[in-house]
Amino acid sequence: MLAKKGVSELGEQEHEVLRAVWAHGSCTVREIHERVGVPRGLAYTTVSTVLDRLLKKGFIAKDREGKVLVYRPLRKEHVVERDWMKSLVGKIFGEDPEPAVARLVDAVETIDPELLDRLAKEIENKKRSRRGSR
Amino acid sequence: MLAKKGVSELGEQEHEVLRAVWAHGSCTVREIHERVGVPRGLAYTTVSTVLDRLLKKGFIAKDREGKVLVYRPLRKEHVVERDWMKSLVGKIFGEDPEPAVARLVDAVETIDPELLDRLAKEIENKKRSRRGSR
DNA sequence: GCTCATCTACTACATGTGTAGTAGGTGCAT
DNA sequence: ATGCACCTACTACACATGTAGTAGATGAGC
Repeated sequence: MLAKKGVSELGEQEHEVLRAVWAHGSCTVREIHERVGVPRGLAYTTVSTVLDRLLKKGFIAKDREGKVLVYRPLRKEHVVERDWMKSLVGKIFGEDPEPAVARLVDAVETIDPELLDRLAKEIENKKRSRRGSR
Repeated sequence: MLAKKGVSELGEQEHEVLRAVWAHGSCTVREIHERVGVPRGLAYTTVSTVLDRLLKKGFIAKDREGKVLVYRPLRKEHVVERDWMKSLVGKIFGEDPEPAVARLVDAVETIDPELLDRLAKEIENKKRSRRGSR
């Protein structure tokens, strides 16, 4: 019984690299390596491999420009990030949502208390717009 | 360059099984299999393996009771769940917290709009208690 | 034209996790 | 006493992901 995840699951590093591609628009391995690889001590070829996997998974495309390959995003950032977020939030509330609520708030506060205010504000916005659209 | 995660990272299934152990207190493989394995179509031995890994990772202990092994939790649920939540929330806000806030709220609403209210209430509580303790 | 720096393509390996099979032990019912 | 049902321990395998090496292609400068 193989519980297959969606083909499009991304690992942490893959996600980071993909973000760099979005941030950069079209880019070469070298550029991504500078932005993501070097700071993390990753080999050039490591970044290249990750890019290749993103390609195989359909997140980016590559075009040859003379000697080098230029990668560019294929999927919309907001869509991918939305799905990524949904999967994380799904894990958070998966089992029993009730106890998760308090733990979530605790965790957010641990990371940065300011975020609680931001979050509260955002929820307010959301609720307002919900009321507005009804 | 091996980016080691903490030894105590748990996979999804492992986590589920661990939750069953907490819920059940002391328990045998059979019991966990009934609770978690059967509903998910997992083999008895699969559950046994997972339990064994939880044992090796130090999350549970086992005692022999005649013929069968009885597993019991070793770590406090609230501590493990707190860490689990922190790691998830860390992923959520990891990069750039700002855009994550709105996406988080969206995702929560998608899962269950009620949760937004619960969340808002919980944040209020938290902020109140923060004020109170100052 | 030749060499060097660089790039890509492919292969490789470790580890974590999900999943399950098999072998061997053991107690209960007959 | 013996076989069946059930238990545990160990092994195994697939796949995802992080990580990197190597070989061969290729363009730029001399």
